[in-house]
Amino acid sequence: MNKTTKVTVDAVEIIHRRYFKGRPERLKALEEARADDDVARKIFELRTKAGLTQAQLGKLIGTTASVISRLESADYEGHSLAMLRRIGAALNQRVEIKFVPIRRSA
Amino acid sequence: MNKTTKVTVDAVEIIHRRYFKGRPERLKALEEARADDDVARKIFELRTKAGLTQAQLGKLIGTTASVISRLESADYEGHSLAMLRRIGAALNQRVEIKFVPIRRSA
DNA sequence: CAGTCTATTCGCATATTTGCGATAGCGCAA
DNA sequence: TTGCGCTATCGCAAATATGCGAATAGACTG
Repeated sequence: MNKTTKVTVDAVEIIHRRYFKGRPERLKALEEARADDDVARKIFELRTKAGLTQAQLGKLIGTTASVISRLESADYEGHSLAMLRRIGAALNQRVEIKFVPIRRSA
Repeated sequence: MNKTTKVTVDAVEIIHRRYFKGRPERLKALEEARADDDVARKIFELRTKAGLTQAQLGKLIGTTASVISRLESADYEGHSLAMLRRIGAALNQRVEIKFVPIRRSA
């Protein structure tokens, strides 16, 4: 491993220690942000793989491009199942929800 | 197979032919209703398996029993990802969203 | 029987999402 | 450069979810 990689890893470690160690509420916020980002990215992928623009997908589900853009924004937290299903229906996808256990400790 | 079973099967067949055959918009409504029912049941199972009453789960996520009851109602369509995550967080579950392709025709 | 626990439903205030036009930025091709 | 397509962001109205107390009903127990 070269020096650059080493430095980067250390930086991540330092940041982690400084902001997250022993502060579960920060970790929780991070996880939620990641989850939102995840949904946003899934919508983006579904749309682009279908070869559609935001305006086109918007039209398909009866709304506008700005709405799609908002849904694909990584820091948008307001996703509803209804909206996910509308998008899924337009792109022939079923929306599956699963609760999966989180293992305690680490 | 006994007579009762036979009759029931026939009835289902008749109903299906009468209301759904060749009417995709009805099938669609049915699928959506099923999906909502599914989420409602998942919440119910998660809660009961954790041995909690609606009031207890409500308290855990900072709301009341009536709200939980509404979420567990089969014909409620207003689920948000935010609420599902709150419930998941209280019960140590991560909420996973997946778009899965629907195969055409049948 | 009364009393308790649980769940459901109603009504309404508050909070949040959605709808949508307007605007701006960016990349690209003419 | 100009024009065009695509995306991001803003602002506000409208629609919808949430918060929560009250009333109701059923099951169960004393």
